[in-house]
Amino acid sequence: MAEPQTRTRIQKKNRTTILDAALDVFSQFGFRGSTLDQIAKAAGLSKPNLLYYFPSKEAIHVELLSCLMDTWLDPLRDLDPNGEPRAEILAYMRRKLEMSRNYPRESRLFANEILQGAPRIMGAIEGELKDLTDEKAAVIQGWMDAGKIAPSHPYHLLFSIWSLTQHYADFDVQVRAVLGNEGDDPFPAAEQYLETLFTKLLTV
Amino acid sequence: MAEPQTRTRIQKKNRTTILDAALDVFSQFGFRGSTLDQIAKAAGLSKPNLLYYFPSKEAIHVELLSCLMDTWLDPLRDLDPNGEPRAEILAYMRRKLEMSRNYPRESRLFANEILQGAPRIMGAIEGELKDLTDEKAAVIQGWMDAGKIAPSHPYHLLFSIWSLTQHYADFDVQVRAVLGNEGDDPFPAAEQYLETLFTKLLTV
DNA sequence: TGATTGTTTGACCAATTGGTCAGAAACACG
DNA sequence: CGTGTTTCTGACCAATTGGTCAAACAATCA
Repeated sequence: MAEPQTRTRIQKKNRTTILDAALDVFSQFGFRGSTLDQIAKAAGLSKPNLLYYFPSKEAIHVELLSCLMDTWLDPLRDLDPNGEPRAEILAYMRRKLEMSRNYPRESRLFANEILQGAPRIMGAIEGELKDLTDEKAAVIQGWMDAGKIAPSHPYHLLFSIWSLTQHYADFDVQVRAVLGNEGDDPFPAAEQYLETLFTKLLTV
Repeated sequence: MAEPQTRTRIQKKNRTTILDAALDVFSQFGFRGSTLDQIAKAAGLSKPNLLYYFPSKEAIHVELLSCLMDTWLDPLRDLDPNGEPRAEILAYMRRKLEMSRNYPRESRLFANEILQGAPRIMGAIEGELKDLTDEKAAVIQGWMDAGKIAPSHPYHLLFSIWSLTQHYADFDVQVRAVLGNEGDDPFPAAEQYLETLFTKLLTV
């Protein structure tokens, strides 16, 4: 996207500081619900200083999203067509769940964007995301045709992995409220449950 | 909540018009991302006229959410402890999926609120929602203990129904983009896939 | 009909929004 | 040191925000 630029030490530090603060704010309030003042305050910088590093509010958001999309697709990229089918899919589910645990802000930023109709990211959805999904769905279809896993709908199988794992980041507040605030980490039980679920689904 | 009030014909009509328009806007942009002007325009009314029927922007939002919470929980309320366990759970999943299909705006409004930390709805989450979930989770646990369905985690089972079904409303844009815009309705295939998934999960 | 009540609006307000700009301050480097 | 560049800020701007209000308009009903 952005052509590589020579950046000073200060530039690098402040840009990452700003992006981190913006991730906090955007992931909670969405694009239109977030203000530059909020981001500036969260970053510990002045508002004009933000605009010294980024040309506009939208530029910050776009930068965040385009950085995100890459790492977002990594777990799926690592699905190995030559691996053992059921283990590969289970491992993919685990990687996605791990992302929900370790990067909940990124998950919420993404969810916010999709909820709003993906106005600033539709290109990547119809491009990178769709291409990769098509490719991996074909792999899974191949496994099903070969009788290595139980037949079902490859695309909806992927959707189910996305929704089930991202749920624990996006709806974290609800999950914890329902489970009761016993300080429990819901993730271990979630992983165990999802392992059972997908093992049963995939077993012929 | 609001005490019953005598309302004229015009009041009834305009209040529902406003709430419907507000649902459109809030469900897309979230609370802070939506403006009274947007809602007024969508409702075909002037901004001061909105504020003749509702005291504030927040009042509209709260009214929407409290109306929503009731119908939102209906599908789970109908889970019959005396029914055939597997059929009951499958029917619940189908009711939830039907809600995603018929009321996607409500689903997105809810998702937006939870994403933002549920600031205006936490009471209902920790109250009505948690109570009902506790009750039904106990029912499911009973079924598992009696060996009528395969043992797994009742709460995460409910979470999985929520996330899988709501995904088709909240991430509708992504689902359609990935499946390709062949004008297909993704719901029939989704229902079939989810039936398979839960049938396998619940079978002993 | 007229008087009362219910409905609608244009004009207005203070606060907040994203963004600009000239210059001050801090830094880099010969 | 000094000079040029990078970094930072206070003051400011036009546009938009949620909300008010008096007055105009419409509905109702005696």
